[in-house]
Amino acid sequence: MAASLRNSIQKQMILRALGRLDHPTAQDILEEIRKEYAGISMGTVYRNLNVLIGNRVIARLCCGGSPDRFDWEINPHMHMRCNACKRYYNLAESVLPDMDARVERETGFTVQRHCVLFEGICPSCKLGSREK
Amino acid sequence: MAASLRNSIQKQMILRALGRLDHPTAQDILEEIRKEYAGISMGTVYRNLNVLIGNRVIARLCCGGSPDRFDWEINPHMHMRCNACKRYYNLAESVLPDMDARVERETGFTVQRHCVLFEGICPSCKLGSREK
DNA sequence: CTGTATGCAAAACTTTTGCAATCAA
DNA sequence: TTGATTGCAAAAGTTTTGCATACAG
Repeated sequence: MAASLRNSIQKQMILRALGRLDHPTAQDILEEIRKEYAGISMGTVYRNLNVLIGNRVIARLCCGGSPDRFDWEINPHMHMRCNACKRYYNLAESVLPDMDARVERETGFTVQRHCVLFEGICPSCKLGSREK
Repeated sequence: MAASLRNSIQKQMILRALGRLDHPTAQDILEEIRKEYAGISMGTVYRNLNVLIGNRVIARLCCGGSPDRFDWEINPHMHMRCNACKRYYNLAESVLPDMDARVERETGFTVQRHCVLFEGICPSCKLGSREK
């Protein structure tokens, strides 16, 4: 974490909430923290999330017309959304290891990053054992 | 196009603007149309875009904290954004043909769709010949 | 102390929607 | 004629920001 970052109670709580929750939205984080610290405001949540993203402590999950989600995992990886239970799963980059290289070879682009979201049905929902 | 769709002047203009522009936002489309038809409103643009998407005439381009973009191409394909000139390019699905199958095999998910955006530098910008 | 972070409220931005009027078939 | 579509304006939803105050280092 960069030197200029001050370790406020709110920032600590946001990081802990991110560890506890699964790909939460800013709203999810706010509600989680308010259970034990009612005074925190949405502005503070967003401001901290942006600072933490800038310092590569957490990551933003892109894609979709829905509110952004935030991710404890910062190593490059892909995402999968289950259309039944609506959960977001992390997908190891190793599932498609040569993706960028193949695109560079075929297109002549230099690839700096990618953002990949799969949608489908997760194994648990296929077994009918999980509710939203 | 579905039977219930009425062929309004505005809808025609939106489709033609989409053919002329390259992955435009709703705002881009509005401005383009207003050059020759000043009265069109943003509500009409969005309403028509949503109708056309529902009827699989056009597609919505996902990913990113920026406004949605709309795509004349409806066959499944991926996108590439050049971080220099900011253009969006279509990328044939055939560049990564077995993506879904590999993910299904490795994860046990059933994959229904995916949304893929690469970011990098396009060949023209690498040659230094293109400005934003 | 000092400057970063907070809470609050207002604003910015994108997208949707209610409604009366208009238009295509 | 009739129901789909329009323009307008207001609203909804997410995210950012200005400002005075509080707090961490």
